[in-house]
Amino acid sequence: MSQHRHPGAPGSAGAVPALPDLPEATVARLPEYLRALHNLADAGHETVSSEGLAAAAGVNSAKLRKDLSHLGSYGTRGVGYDVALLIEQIESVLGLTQRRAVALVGVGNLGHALAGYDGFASRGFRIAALFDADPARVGEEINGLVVQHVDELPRVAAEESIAIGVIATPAAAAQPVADQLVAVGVTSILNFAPCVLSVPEGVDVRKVDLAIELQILSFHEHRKASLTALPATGGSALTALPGGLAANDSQEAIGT
Amino acid sequence: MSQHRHPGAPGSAGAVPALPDLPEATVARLPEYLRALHNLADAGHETVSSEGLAAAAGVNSAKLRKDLSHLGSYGTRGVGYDVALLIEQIESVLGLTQRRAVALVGVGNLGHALAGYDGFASRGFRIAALFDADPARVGEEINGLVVQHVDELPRVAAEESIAIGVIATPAAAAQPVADQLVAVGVTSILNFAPCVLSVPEGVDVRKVDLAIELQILSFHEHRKASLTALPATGGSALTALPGGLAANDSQEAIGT
DNA sequence: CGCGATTTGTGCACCTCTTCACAAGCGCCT
DNA sequence: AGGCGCTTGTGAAGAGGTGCACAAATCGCG
Ligand SMILES: NC(=O)c1ccc[n+]([C@@H]2O[C@H](COP(=O)([O-])OP(=O)(O)OC[C@H]3O[C@@H](n4cnc5c(N)ncnc54)[C@H](O)[C@@H]3O)[C@@H](O)[C@H]2O)c1
Ligand SMILES: NC(=O)c1ccc[n+]([C@@H]2O[C@H](COP(=O)([O-])OP(=O)(O)OC[C@H]3O[C@@H](n4cnc5c(N)ncnc54)[C@H](O)[C@@H]3O)[C@@H](O)[C@H]2O)c1
Repeated sequence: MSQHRHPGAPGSAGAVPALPDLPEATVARLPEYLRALHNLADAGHETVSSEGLAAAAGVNSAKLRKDLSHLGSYGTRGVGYDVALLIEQIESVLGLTQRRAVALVGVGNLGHALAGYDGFASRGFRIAALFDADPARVGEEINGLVVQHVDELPRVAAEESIAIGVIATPAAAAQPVADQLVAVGVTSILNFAPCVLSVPEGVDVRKVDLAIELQILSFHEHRKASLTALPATGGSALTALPGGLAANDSQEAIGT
Repeated sequence: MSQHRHPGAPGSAGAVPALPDLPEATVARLPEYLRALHNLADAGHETVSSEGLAAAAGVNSAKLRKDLSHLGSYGTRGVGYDVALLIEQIESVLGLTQRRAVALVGVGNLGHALAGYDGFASRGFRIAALFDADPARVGEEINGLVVQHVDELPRVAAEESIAIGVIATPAAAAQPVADQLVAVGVTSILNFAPCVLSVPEGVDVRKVDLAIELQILSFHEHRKASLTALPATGGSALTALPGGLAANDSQEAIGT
């Protein structure tokens, strides 16, 4: 992704707000910690140990401690972390203290599901507008929002100060839509269309591609099948690994 | 994940399955290459250079070459890669030569969209069954498939030899559903519910969490805002960045 | 037949991320 | 007060991934 500039160089006066500048891998895990913390809070826990939180988030406890240490965390040795405080800290770092406005472009099959998803609202976002290019869809109301024509984007973007654009159009339309989003000042895009978007520097794009996820699973499925099918043939010196292999943290993966 | 071990280079027999044992990061990129290759093939290209394919897939060309070299690729120096051959190779490695059967559990808001998604079929998968626990939903027909009660899972799994399970139920139901899937022999799960699944060793779980993606974008949005706010120099110009323009890599990022 | 243009495959250095192991800090109990 | 068990925070080692730079291989052409 983008190259991060180090603040150190220029005479940056007094360091006031203290930009965290977290490792990318850590940033990707913070939302997971946050979700786990909310669950713990709902369950009445006031504090939690790194071990406990790590288990709830499905990661290694040492990794979790290091992640939290990066944001100058406030844990107490011998006790653990204050759940409420930690939630506050992480939300602050992730910029969730303000409820960011999200625009969804492409209200088809998938777009409908996204528009009706309450996980947006409950986790710090507000779907501010729905757009589609199909006149037949314009005017339709979903979850209290009316689908507008994509030509309205410039006007609405200004009114609602859209922070994030979500693309759920067919692949062929994704690049033009991305260009339109960028043109109205959107600097963060979540893309569900199976294609590579090219955007100017300073704009972040994240992609979700179902088929890719399935194909990765397919690879592992394939590998598992080969392993059980032909145990060590010939002089493969290595152990035959009877049952399972690897002992590891399943879950998640990659991401990291 | 996992510990792989393999003799590696020499003496790899002849025309045998020959387990690839690829780096996980490479596996995660192969589907992207595959998609780009299909586009190129449709456009009539017979060969493609690493540079060209890398651009189409949004990655660095050296990385792409290294990835392909891992699967003992058949490129021709001075020419490039044969598109059709490479497609065949990658599909073989990913185990896409057989059309794997996918079971979708939870036919609600999101499940409906997934059930109607043709990206499954066109990329090597077959939705073999739909399940839900709500009696009101059982019997509904979507895209030629009838929603069955989740209790039918054992029978159907045996009949259709389900390879991959997709969970699109509320978070509270995800773990029980995962357990049921594992119980009937499914060893690969794609989870859309925002929760950590615990599964026995040997079962792969991949997770897709929309809110997490948005929160990661939010972090970068937050950081970008702080950066432009601080640098007192001149106006709020976001252009005229230091360093060269760099053309990009953008896209994707992180780990995937 | 040899030469130059082109492109692959990879050694290497660098960087990020992960994980272990342990000292330091904290609260509690005696 | 002092000791004890528990937990954090982190140094250091290792594993894995990335990208440069270049030698080797191949094609086309004169
Ligand atoms: N349906 C799924 O489960 C699913 C899963 C993963 C990825 N996707 C991807 O998400 C995207 C949308 O999938 P879908 O099933 O909803 O498709 P869809 O055809 O049902 O919906 C696409 C919508 O985008 C609108 N659209 C087309 N061009 C537009 C433009 N230029 N501006 C604004 N809107 C435009 C169309 O009018 C339509 O309403 C596709 O790229 C698909 O590959 C879908
Ligand atoms: N809708 C979205 O856009 C979206 C996006 C990202 C993630 N998600 C997640 O996907 C999941 C599904 O979301 P949704 O909006 O479709 O919810 P939904 O409530 O519309 O659908 C859930 C479905 O699962 C069924 N179900 C419940 N328990 C079940 C069980 N034990 N076995 C089988 N089926 C069961 C319900 O009957 C219902 O039909 C949720 O976890 C949600 O957080 C949804």
